[in-house]
Amino acid sequence: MPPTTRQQQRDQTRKHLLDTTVDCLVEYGYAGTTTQRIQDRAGVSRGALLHHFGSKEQLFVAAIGHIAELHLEQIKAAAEQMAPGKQAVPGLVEVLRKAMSGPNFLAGLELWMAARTDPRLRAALVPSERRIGKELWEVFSRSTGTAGTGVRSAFEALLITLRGLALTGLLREDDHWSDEIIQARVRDLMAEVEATGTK
Amino acid sequence: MPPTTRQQQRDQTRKHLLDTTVDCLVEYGYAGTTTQRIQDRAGVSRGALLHHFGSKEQLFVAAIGHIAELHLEQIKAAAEQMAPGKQAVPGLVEVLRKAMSGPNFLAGLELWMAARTDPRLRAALVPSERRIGKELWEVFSRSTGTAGTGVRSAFEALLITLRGLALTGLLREDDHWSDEIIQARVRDLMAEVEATGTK
DNA sequence: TTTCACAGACCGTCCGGACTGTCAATGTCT
DNA sequence: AGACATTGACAGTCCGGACGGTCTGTGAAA
Repeated sequence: MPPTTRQQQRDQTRKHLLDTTVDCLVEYGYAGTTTQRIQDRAGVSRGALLHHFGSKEQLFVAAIGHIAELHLEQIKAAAEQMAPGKQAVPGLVEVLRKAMSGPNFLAGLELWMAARTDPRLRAALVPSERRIGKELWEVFSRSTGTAGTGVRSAFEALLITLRGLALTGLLREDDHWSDEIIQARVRDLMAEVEATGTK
Repeated sequence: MPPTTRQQQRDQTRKHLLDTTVDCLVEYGYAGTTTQRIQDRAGVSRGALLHHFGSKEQLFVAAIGHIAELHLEQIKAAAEQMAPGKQAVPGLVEVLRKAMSGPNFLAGLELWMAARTDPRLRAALVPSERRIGKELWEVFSRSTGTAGTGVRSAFEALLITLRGLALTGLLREDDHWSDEIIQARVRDLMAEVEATGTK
């Protein structure tokens, strides 16, 4: 049964278009993600797509926000279910690792690369990424009950390692170093958390 | 004075096209790098480009090899000028860091992302990257005189960190954590090298 | 009746690749 | 050594197709 009210219909179509955009970015990459592919795959007319997003650029800008929302939602939901304290570190790392290797992150990566040479995408992506970085740190800081610069540095090192790992994993599947490398970052992180003491 | 022999002419034009392709990848990104942009920028006719590279794909495949060559050349040249031994670690890291943040690496990154969803590019890029990884380790191993798995793991962690750092640096310029994070990897590396002993 | 979410035809532009033409370097034969 | 045929490095036009965006039509919700 289709939705009855206009608002429902509007919201549903909009969300469906954004989800489809993410799917296309994952499957075809940025260069291969055309508005026609998106509308066909979404089962929506050309008029519908351009009714919601006046241009391809606006669609991508909206997709950036959409992806950021999903990303934070996923991580926060998982982090809230964990018992707070220092022993939460390995679990939090695992949550981040999972979030930063799934399709959402992949779509974000495509837009990230595209934003390097596209000023409008960049203008939308930079503040979004800044917000994500800030909120991730807040989640980690709150869950572990720590706040020192040493912990912060180790946390940033983890994020950067996860990004590098995601990049490496795009073309390799048999990377037997990744587990070991992440464990090293977990050890660093726990040592710093330990040294910082309870907040 | 233009080159006289055909071989010289051929080699020169070919190299010029590959260099221009790298320039375009850096400036316009993969999606914005069209054959027309390349030919215009290279000051070469359409016929010339398709005479050397029968299709856009062949051009990119050749560019992958070209970039890998430049990358290894740059690193090896710098590594050879350093005094071998354990104290070479910080210098080697600096060499890698510089190589993995310059325009060559940027162009490679564009192709890397594109290869994720393009089987032919992937088929060309995967072995090329494997070779680079192998040769980089050989350079490091030879320069420091070490060969243990502990050192190898720390070295891989460094490479992955540098990739993550390059990715992060695309949209941020004021990343004040990067120096500190790299220093941490240098410390890990030197500790492992120290523990391994002379080869 | 009005509004609005959506449908779908249409247009100008640009892209990748095919094609034919041109001219200098090169091999060959005397 | 000189004449001549051949090769090959490039020039530049052309074409089918796809892309992003505009515009008008339509039917159900308000």
